[in-house]
Amino acid sequence: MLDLGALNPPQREAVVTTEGPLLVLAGAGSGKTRVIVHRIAHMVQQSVPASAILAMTFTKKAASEMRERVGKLVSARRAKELTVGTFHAFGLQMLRAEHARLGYPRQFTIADAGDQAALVKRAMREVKIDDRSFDHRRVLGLISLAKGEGIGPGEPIRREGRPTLHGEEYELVAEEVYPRYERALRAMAMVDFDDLIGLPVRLLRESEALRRRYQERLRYFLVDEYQDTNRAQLELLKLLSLPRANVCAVGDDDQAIYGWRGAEVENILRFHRHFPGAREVRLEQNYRSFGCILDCANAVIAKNEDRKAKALFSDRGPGEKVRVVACPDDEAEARFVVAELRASIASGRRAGDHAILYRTNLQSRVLEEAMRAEGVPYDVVGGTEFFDRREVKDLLAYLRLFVNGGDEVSLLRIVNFPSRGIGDATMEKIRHRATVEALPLLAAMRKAAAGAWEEVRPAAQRVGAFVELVDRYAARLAAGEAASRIAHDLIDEIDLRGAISAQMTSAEAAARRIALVDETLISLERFEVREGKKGSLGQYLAQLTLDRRDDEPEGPAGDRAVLMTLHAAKGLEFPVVFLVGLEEDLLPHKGIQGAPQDLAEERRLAYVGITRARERLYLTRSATRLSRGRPLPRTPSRFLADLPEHAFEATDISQPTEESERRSETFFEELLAKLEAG
DNA sequence: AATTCGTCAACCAAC
DNA sequence: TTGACGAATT
Repeated sequence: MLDLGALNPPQREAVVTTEGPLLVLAGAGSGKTRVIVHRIAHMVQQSVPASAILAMTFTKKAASEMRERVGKLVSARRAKELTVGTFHAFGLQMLRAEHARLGYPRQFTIADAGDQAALVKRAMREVKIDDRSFDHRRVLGLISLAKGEGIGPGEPIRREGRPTLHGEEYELVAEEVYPRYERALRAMAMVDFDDLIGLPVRLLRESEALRRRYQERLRYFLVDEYQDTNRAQLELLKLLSLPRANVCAVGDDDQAIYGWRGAEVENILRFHRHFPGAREVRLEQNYRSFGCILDCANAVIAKNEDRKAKALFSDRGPGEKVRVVACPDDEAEARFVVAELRASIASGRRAGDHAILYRTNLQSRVLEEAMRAEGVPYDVVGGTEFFDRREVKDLLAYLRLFVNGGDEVSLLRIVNFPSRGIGDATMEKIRHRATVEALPLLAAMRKAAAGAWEEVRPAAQRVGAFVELVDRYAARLAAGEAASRIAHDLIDEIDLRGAISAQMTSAEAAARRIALVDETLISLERFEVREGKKGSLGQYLAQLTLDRRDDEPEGPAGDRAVLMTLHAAKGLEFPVVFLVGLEEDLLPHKGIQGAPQDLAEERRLAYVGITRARERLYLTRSATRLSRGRPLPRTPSRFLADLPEHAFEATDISQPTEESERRSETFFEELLAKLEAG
């Protein structure tokens, strides 16, 4: 039942102010989710139909948690009627319903990061841009930023009043590449992440009837993590919600950590400009962390300018001091963390009470090794994820091709895997013919198989066999057969397991890779069971592309410590947190050459990390770190110097140990040996 | 034409 | 430590 008396005054105000625009500035650990959940429940109780409420969250996991918690306050049946999800998921749903207006086929697919990279690379080659002097990732980044700001292909990318991101040459290159990239997407019946927001914006802008239809259904809006929304997302929100303006934005400018992705803190700082007459509520009481942790957090963030000043306070008492630890090298750092973690578990905490946070994914490896060596159960969130593994991607590429025959990236990926004698030279010839005759690649292959072109005739039979295979499976899929069965048969027919073992040098490696394929099958089967009849393979693939976090294969859900990046830790909390690698150039991270680093954002990142801890916090660093095989001396992070004396205790175990001595000795011996040999 | 081998550079965060 | 690419090999 709903008890508003249990809330503090600002929280209550945020809950009961249901009409008109409202900005909730929610400091870390200030009971934000609780407020959101109560607010929705309260509205439903005030007889707002649940189906008229749209809540946007940052991740799918946050969405399901929100729905569940609302369900406990009202009824599960009511909670089901809510629309809760990410901006991208909402956009996808809208595109599914309205694809015809845009001239897209029903079976369009979403380009993942790999597809995007492939398309950008190809486009760069087309305009003869040397991909050694220009990094395709940066080019793609610029295109994505432009899309997020509503800049179309063919328009100048140059952003007014803002520094160039990687230098002007990059912007010129991106301007060249953008239209070609866009054309390639359309030709393949694909949309990218930014299109999931941008295309709905276009649709709503262009059709008043459509706008009215959505506005009749959706009348109340709630956006979580508002500080990380970009211009296109704001535009979508405005198109849906104005002029009614029943918009509640919840966020914290101090936790804005996605500037590099185009998120605009201005959205939160200028909320009242977009939604005139907005009220503002500040939640500053922290219910999460003990005083020392909070004091450290406040001290670190206080050095940022241009913030909506908040001072978090807690009545939980000072608690333990934050422990600042210096280690000799990254391996020792990992060993220290794992040793403390084990001691903590021995003293009664569960493994799942602990989180290890780091700035970059590469830092996870040493930590993982140490965890495994000591037998501590753990999960890694993000990073090189399961679905990014090559074997998994190969299998998924087949499935994607069956769903969308236009998906050339997938086609090229698997056309010769397992090896079937259709190499680059053959494909290049067919590609050329396809371009000349303006045919989709698969259609061109069909024609090549029929012997239409002299130069591909030697491979015609093999090409024919491949096309036949694709057609046969695509037909089965179209006929409504279960995707998992199709995948199963496919794996047998092409002997995927055999092909994988043939590639691997050791039997264990092969077994590991084959297990990945089996897990993919299981994941697909799970999806089919969960979604029943309405779950199509297309949806499964879309969901994977959109948010792969909560569908990873995992053991019996359970009690495991968790390793993740600071970005992935947003919104979470743990009794014990280890924040590792507090060193200059790592946290704060040194920007890539040419890209000015955003020190304020790095500071916010540190702040996010610190405020994840409830009871105990470790801040560790190493004096030396292995970088591409050799030890690199490190200096302590400037953020450590900001911590208030009373709130932490420092330990320095960075004197070289026997182990590290031995390691650097062998390193130099090997180096010497190599030099002598060479 | 396909596969394998060896060299070289990269490596920040993710819907 | 991985990956992408070009040269050498079958």
